[in-house]
Amino acid sequence: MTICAPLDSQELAQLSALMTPVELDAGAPLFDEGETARNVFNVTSGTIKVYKLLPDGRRQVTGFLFPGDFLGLAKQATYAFSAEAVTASTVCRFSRDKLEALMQRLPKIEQRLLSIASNELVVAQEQMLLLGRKTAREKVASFLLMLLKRARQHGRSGDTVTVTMSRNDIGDYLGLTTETVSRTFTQLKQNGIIQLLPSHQVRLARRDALEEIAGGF
Amino acid sequence: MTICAPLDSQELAQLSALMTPVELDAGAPLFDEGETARNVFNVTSGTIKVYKLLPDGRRQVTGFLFPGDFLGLAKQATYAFSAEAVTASTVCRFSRDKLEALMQRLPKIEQRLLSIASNELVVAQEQMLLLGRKTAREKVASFLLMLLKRARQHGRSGDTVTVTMSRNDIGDYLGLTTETVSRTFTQLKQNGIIQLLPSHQVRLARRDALEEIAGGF
DNA sequence: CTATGTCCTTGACCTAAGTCAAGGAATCTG
DNA sequence: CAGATTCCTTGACTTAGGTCAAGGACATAG
Repeated sequence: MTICAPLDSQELAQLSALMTPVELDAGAPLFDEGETARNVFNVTSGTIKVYKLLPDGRRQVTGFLFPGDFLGLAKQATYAFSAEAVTASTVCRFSRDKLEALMQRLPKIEQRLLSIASNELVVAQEQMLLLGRKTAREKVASFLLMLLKRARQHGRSGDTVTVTMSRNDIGDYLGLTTETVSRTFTQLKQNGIIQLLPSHQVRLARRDALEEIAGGF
Repeated sequence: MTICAPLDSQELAQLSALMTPVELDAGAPLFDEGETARNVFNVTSGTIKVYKLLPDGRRQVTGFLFPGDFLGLAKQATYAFSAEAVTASTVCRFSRDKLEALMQRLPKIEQRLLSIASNELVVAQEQMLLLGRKTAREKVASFLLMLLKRARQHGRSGDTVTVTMSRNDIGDYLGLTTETVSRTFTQLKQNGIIQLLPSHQVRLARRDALEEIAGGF
């Protein structure tokens, strides 16, 4: 998807020859930090989380990936983080060797990857601001707005998002505990800013208030 | 420097034709977040900090840049962060337009930039782990080891680093207050793990202990 | 070399978020 | 569709780090 955007049909054919579709159950690992980085992946359905661990098990989720997102594009010998399916998902697997060979012939792909990486860096810096300087309420508001933005990018409209990940995963993404995430959801609900609906749906009833709380995004 | 590594002398000449050296006093701003991103910079001496602000003035320093480092390479119309000299510094300025034109002709530069961006992403993820999940003590230990690693990269040996930035800047980098940073330095000193020497020098007397505290780097 | 500002340190106290614990609501599984 | 997990919520209490305040140590400038 995203990687393919600037290619013509013949180039696309060359690229798809390298792809292998992979089906993942919820909770299935894609790869672990430190493993030799043989593949690059493109998410086609579901939600993937990427995370790093400290020796004692503390976890930082550095991102949630949705259809169209890339992972594993580091120019390193080993993966810098672990990746695991949050929900049942499908991804396209590319061999890194073959992709790099193809990149020699199709510099557009390289340009596209640079563009993706630059964008990820911008997102990473916003996440550092969130982790280092925002309160729990501000973090959760920012998170919900991020989900809404992603839902919009995927053509969904309306003011409702599907929170596919657990409170624990959200906590590990925002630098909070499960309990604090839960309490903050409850508090936002009691303030009439969000509504908690069945099957992981959250309605952002007062998006203006969320934007205000999130602090300028 | 880093960008030039893979170029031959003729290519280097083309690149240096685009460079303008800029001298900065301590505290001088390089650019502000949101400004149109006309230039890319390469640090040649001194220390630069890059940061993001919340509307109420809370600050997150997303990185410190040392000689050889790049900044502003985002593929966006505006800078995603502000940049300011910590100490008196010199940087090389490149016009983005001209650099992009040159990149069309010298794909090696693009490859190099992708490699730099990928590496920055890895560093950013480590910083997220630090900000979201490490204690004050672990954060400060990680910070000192980062400075040591950078000093090593610049050919300095020994177990002493120069802390060119203020306690306040360090706090804004680690998601802590000035006071907590100061107390943590004092505590590490009292434990015999570091020594605070004159003129911003810190001796990492027990590097093994710092590595242990930092949590596996 | 003395004054003046900035930075650093330390102390006393406070609070946001973490921890521990226990019920309750979903959601899988046979 | 009962039983078993797993996940979510809430309450009571603790604590790491923040806040406020005040000296002290460096710098830089006159």
